[in-house]
Amino acid sequence: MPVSKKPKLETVARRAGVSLSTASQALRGAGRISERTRERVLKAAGELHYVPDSRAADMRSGQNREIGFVINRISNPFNAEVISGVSDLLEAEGYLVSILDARDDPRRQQRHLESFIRNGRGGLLWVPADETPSELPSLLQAHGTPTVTFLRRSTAGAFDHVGIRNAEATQIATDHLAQLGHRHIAYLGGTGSNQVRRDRISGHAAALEGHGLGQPLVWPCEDGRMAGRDAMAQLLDARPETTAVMCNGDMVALGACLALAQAGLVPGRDVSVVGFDGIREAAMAAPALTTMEVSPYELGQGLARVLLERIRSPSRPTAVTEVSAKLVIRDSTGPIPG
Amino acid sequence: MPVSKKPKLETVARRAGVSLSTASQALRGAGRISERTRERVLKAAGELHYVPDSRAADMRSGQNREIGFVINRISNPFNAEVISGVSDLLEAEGYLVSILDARDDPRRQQRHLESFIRNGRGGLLWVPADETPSELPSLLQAHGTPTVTFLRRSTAGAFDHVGIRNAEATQIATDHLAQLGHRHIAYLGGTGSNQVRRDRISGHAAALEGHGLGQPLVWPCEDGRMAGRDAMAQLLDARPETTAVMCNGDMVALGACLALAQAGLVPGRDVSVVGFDGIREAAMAAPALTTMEVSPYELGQGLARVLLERIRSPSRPTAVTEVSAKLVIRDSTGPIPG
DNA sequence: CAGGTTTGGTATATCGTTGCACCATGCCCG
DNA sequence: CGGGCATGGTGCAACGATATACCAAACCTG
Repeated sequence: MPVSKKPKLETVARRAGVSLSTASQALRGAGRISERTRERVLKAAGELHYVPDSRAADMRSGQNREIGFVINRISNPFNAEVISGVSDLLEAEGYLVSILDARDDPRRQQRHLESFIRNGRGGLLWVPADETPSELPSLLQAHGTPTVTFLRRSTAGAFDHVGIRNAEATQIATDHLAQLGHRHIAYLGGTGSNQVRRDRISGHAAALEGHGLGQPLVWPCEDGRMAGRDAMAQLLDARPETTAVMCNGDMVALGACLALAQAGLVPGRDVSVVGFDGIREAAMAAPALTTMEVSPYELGQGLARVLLERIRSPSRPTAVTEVSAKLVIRDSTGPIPG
Repeated sequence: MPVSKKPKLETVARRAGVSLSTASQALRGAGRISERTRERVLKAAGELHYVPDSRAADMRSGQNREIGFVINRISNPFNAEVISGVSDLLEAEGYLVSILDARDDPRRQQRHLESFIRNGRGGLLWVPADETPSELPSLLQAHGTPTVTFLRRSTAGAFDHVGIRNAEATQIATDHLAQLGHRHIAYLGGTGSNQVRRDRISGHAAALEGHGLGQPLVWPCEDGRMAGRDAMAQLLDARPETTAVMCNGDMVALGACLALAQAGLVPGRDVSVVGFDGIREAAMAAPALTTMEVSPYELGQGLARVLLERIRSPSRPTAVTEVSAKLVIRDSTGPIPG
């Protein structure tokens, strides 16, 4: 394989017998260039496999149509669906979305964001890690990068934000369980003390209190099906009186259903399970999962729209968008047994 | 939020009272700068939240430490684990890995690769989509981008390649099933006619033939747990004599186990199931999955190493690395029932 | 103390584009 | 036929960094 040198605009221009400026304008369809010369330039560019170097172009024009999405964990199906929504919308507007997986590690997040700034991307979508040093937000601000935080808020007011009304959602869900007659409702999933989880637990607690059911029983676990399964198994063992669990996410809830099945119990009959997220698999699982649905794909599109608006009018005040989750009742919840 | 102007090297230099060149060298630790002035420069840079613009730097130096990973589908856990391996190794070497999800769509793939070239990345990892026009590989070649294809090969010899010995693997797995006494073994999963799947089916067929078991019964389905479950359910219905399935991936295999359980059958006792990939969940599932393990994380590291070598010596001949999958016997396979 | 070397720093060209000012034509029209 | 104005192009200075050649002063060294 010959190590071919990257063709540059100058090469194209020479081959077409025009000046640099003419070639540039012809390729971009800008300026006033006759149809005949434009075609000659396009032909030359095609023959040389010319692709403009956007680093140079962006540098000159001060533009950049590349968006970074720094996310906590791509293997999470919820996030994957959000990413689809984000990409579809932004790509339709001519942007490129590249994903940086921080894997919940603040140091990796730091590296990613710094590289991000270094490469002068056009915009940033960001799910801040739990322990984010406050130095990072100010770094982003100092560079004026159009930024929208997602799910977890960073410094208040610093950026646009798109999130979920977490407390409201878990309150509705727990209420649903209480109305079905459940008295022993546990909160399953999540670790650490991030804002999102705190809000969800507080909504859960509020609902419990509203029904005179005392303090919440919080049973933490990592996010994921297997972790949810194991945690649920332990919970069944430690607190056999439990007849319902409010889960921190659909994957945990699916894991919980798995644990129930393995214990010879039927989700929705013996023990009720509510998820959170509304991933596609929730609807297709057996039993189909009752969940607080936030429509991740559409949520991603909304997120993308907020970023576009920020890019288009950089100076307007930041806004917080919160979407409500919708209780979707399926087969994993039912009246208290007996 | 004040729209602050991005600080540039000149700002730093002025604040530190030195020239541009000095500031540049001080920040990079290059050239011969006294400790005292270096500290002054670093201090100025810190106060201004200065972050160098790598577009400009790369352009001048002809370097770029950003790697693109154009992948077929990030939601796949196998891919997620590969990405982890790739990122960990490359980040340790000072590169940034950004992921572009083509979602198995050739058009999206095309857009991603073109943006990739436009942005002059330092290297490319690429899982070519099934229907990749041959124009793309030559475009990449024309630009001399260090490229390694993964799993699916593009034009032979054009790029380094890292893949799996697919035929060998399915042959071993099917052999295992045949030796357990199974006579009716189906091949479950995959769609279309990509090279990987063809190889896997041909290895499967070879093993069947070796045991005098006739032609393969191929039952296609999308990749994913729910798709695997539904396909397996249909298969059970249409071909009740089936006692073993060789699956195109672990997720499909896990779905198949689900279908068996729902039909009141026990994987590994009534029907044997073999997966492919060796994702983490395979080991933790119940029953634990027998699978052809390729250790995705380590595979990703190997992939990254090949790319690094290509970047370091661009002119040496391209190489193909194929790793063998290892049969890991767990609980989802067992002797033929009765 | 002349001549060479080391030390610390600066001026300037350059990477590949785009934006803008400018310049030839040719053409219309009073 | 000369002034105004499209039309189609060109030339040059940016964008923000780095590499390289170069220079001034301080430091040996015989």
